[in-house]
Amino acid sequence: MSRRSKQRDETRERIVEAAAETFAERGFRGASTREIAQRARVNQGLITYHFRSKDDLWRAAADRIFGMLRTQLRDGLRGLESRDPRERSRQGIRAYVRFAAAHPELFRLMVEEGKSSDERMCWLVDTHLKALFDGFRGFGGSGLDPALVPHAYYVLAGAASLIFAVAPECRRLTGLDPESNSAVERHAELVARLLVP
Amino acid sequence: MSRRSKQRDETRERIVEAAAETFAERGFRGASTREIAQRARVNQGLITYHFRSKDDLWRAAADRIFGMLRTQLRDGLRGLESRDPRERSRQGIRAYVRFAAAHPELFRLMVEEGKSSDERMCWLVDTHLKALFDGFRGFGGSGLDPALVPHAYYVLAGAASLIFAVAPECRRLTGLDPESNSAVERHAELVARLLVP
DNA sequence: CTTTTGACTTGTCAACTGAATAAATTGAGC
DNA sequence: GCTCAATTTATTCAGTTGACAAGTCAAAAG
Repeated sequence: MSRRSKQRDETRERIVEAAAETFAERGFRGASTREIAQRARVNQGLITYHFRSKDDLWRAAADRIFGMLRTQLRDGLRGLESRDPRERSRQGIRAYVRFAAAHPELFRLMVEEGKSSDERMCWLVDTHLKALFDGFRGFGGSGLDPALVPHAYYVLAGAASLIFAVAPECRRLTGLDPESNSAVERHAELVARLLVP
Repeated sequence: MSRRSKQRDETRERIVEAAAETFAERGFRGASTREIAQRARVNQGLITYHFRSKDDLWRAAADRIFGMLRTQLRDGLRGLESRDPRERSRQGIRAYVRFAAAHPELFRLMVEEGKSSDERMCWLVDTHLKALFDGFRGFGGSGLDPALVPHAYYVLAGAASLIFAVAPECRRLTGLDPESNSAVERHAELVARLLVP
């Protein structure tokens, strides 16, 4: 790859990363392309250059987050096929908690977009969430009352992620820094034990 | 109370209710006084008349939500002093889930404001959340490792509320309407059993 | 070495948004 | 019927919005 197109990809990546954070924090409407550009230390005009519109940029940002989630979940479950299925479930939950801690944008974006039923929400569900939900269904849903599967899914997502999504609030409210390594592991263990007793 | 000031209070109430919903959905920045006025079926000028500024209105909206939460939690726990403490905890959790279902604004607002550490978040923590957290500490925190109390608090909040906060998404993703009576009760039971085995 | 190409910058624009308020209107209560 | 609070209408004006056209510059191609 030429030096130029390497630079190009680095820039695009910086923009998408900044976009993911900003959209997650402020919502689609509340995020401005200018703020995204500033965070990415990039000129505002570049955004329209690389991504045709704010809408396209949003989709690229969502793709990025869910791509990372897929990767990390796959890695976290590698080589566990032979173990006790309950322990395997716990391991999956721990991997998910660790991801939620490292990337609070995922949860923020989900809440931000899941609230209203507009076009973006539909795209998100059809493009990324359906696959994720089906994965959960096959993963931990076996042996569970089918009527409880949706409930369990949202219980897990909420229990695992909220504390990291509102980290500033958590610090002020409880004095605990949820982003510290020990807190992440404590949280992972608690959620895993509660959901798979 | 005269007919006039009754009308006045009704109007104020309508505005605050619409404001709570709008702030919860769009965030402080993303919510416009125009949209709030439209939702409340009220003229935009009235907002500045009744509440001095957008900031004051936001605080009134937060007061409303947390006031309702306090009331409902108190009512949900009335007359249970003599029972088994574990069942009492479960009853409290069920009451909280029912509130989260009836008022998804609470969770949406918490996530919306907890993300960044600005003045509003501090006000929210100091004015409302500290009391709530202390209540939780005394309520379910007894017999729990003190280091786990913050984690348990956010696990409960997330597990109980997320499914209702993203109800549109849940409907499209799973086909389940989380706002139906049966779903609310199923969720309450699941969360209560998981957190207090 | 020159030309071309493509990443990036600058400047600008029209549309729209924001909160706030001043002036006009209404109608209940004295 | 007069008064004044509640409400509406109309307007202000500053700031922001996404988008884009024209220009810059350096790396690659020939």
